[in-house]
Amino acid sequence: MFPSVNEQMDLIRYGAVEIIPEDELVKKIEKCIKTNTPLRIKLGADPTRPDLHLGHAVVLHKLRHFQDLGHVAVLIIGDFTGMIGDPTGRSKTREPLTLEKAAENGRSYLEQATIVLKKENLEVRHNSEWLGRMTFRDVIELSAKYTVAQLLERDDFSKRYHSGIPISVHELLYPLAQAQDSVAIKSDVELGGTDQKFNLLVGREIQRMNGMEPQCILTMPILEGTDGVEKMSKSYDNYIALTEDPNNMFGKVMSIPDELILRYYQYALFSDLEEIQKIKLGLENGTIHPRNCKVELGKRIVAKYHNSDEADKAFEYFEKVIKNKEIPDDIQDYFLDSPITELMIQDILVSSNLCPSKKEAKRIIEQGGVYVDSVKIDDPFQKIHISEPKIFKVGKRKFLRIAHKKYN
RNA sequence: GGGUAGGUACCGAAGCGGUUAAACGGGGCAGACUGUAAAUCUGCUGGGCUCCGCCCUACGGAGGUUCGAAUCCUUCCCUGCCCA
Repeated sequence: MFPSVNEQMDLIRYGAVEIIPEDELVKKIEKCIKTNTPLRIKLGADPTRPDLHLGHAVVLHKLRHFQDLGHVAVLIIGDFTGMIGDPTGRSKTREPLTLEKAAENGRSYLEQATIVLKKENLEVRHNSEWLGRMTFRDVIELSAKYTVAQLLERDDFSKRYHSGIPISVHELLYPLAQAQDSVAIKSDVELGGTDQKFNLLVGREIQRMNGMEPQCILTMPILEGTDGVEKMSKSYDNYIALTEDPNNMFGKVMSIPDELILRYYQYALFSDLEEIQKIKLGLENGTIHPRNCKVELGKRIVAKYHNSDEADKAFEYFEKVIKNKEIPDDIQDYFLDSPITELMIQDILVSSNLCPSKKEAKRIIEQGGVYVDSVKIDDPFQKIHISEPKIFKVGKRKFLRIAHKKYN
C-alpha cells in the first residue's frame, strides 16, 4: 500500500531544509506502514493575500509529495487567523481582515492551491471552525501554556521589540493560534517555509501539552523573487503568480538573475537532482548558455502551469516584442466612447487606462515612450484620428489597439 | 498615573514661519545599453488646465494666530521609550 520507508524519506527529503526531528518522522512512517494509516500533513494557508505565487508553490509541492505517497494533506485556510495576520517577517502590524474577506480569499486560495495539489487525499479545513468557538477562558488557558519570553525568542518579535517597533498582543497570540490548529486537526507533520520554523515548533509544544504525540516539522526554503535579492512576495512586486498569463510568466522568468537559475530549476520546477547537476556543470564549463538555459526554464515553468503550446507562444512573444521590439500579433482592442474622432494623445492614453493620469501620460510622451502605429509621439497635445483603429504602444510592453466607438 | 520623544508623499528620512509639491535614499516609470523584463547609466516621479504659466489638493485630525504655517498656539487621536 505505502511505499517503503526509504522510498518515502527520499522524496520527503528532496529540497527540504530541516526535518525536526527526523528520527521521529521515520518512526511515524514506520507506524503508518504497519497500521496502514496515512499520516496527516498540515499546511496552514494565510488568506491575507489572494495571489499565490511560485514562492508559495514550493511548500505546496512538498505537500503534494506527501499526497503522492498516500498521506492526507490537511490544508488549513486561516480564515480566523487571517484576522490577526501572521506577523512573520513583518516589521509592521498587518491590516486585519474581516472574516468574510478571509473566507473569500480562502476560496480563491484553494482554487489556486489545487493547481499544485491533487484533490484526492486532500482535506480542507477552516480554522474559524474551532478557533471561532473558543471562549476567552479557553484563550487564557491556551496562553497560559506559553511564556512571553518564549514568544519573544522569535526573531522578528525580538527585533521589533528591541528596535521599539510596536507589537500588539494579538500578534503575540498568532503562534499559539496556529499551534491550536495542530491540536484541532491532530497533525502528524506540519510543513512551512523556513520563516515558519518558530510557529511550527510552538505547535509541537502545544500538542505535547495536550497529551498528543507532537508533530514533526518540515521546512522548505524561501524562494527568492525575480529581483534575486528579496524573498518572493507580493509586497516586493518580485513574484510570479501561479495564475500569471503565459507571456508574463515567461518574461518574469527571463528577468531573474543568472545565479537564480538552478534554484528555480529545483524549487519552481522540482527537476531531478541529476538534471540539475548536469545544468550546473554545463553553466560552469560554458557548454550551456545562461540565456538558453533560462529560456528552457521559462518554457518549462509556463508548461507546468499552463501547457507546452502556451509555453512556445510565450517564448515567441518574448523574442518578438522584447528582443526585437516588434509589435505583438494579438493586441487587445479598445473602443473609445467619445463623440469626437480626433482626440489629444494624452486624453486617449488616460481614457483607455494605458496611463493613470494625464500628468503621467504627458511624462511618458515627453520621455519618448509612446508610439502610435510605430511612429513616436512627442507632443502630449497632438491630436490623433481614431476613426480607424490605431496601435498604441506605451513603454516596452503595453499595447492597445484603439478605435472610436462606432454607433449604428 | 508621571516623565519624555515622535506622527512628513508608495516606504525610509530631512525641513522647524515665506525662495517647499516639500532635500536625500529606496521603490516605481521612461529612455539608452544588453542574451534578458538582469546589471549599469540618464531622466521623470500629487492632480487639473492647449500647459513653457495658472489653479486645486497635501506634511496624524480639528480649530486658531499671521499678509503668509509642514513649521507657532490650543485641543483631540495614535505610537515608542523610561519611571511607577
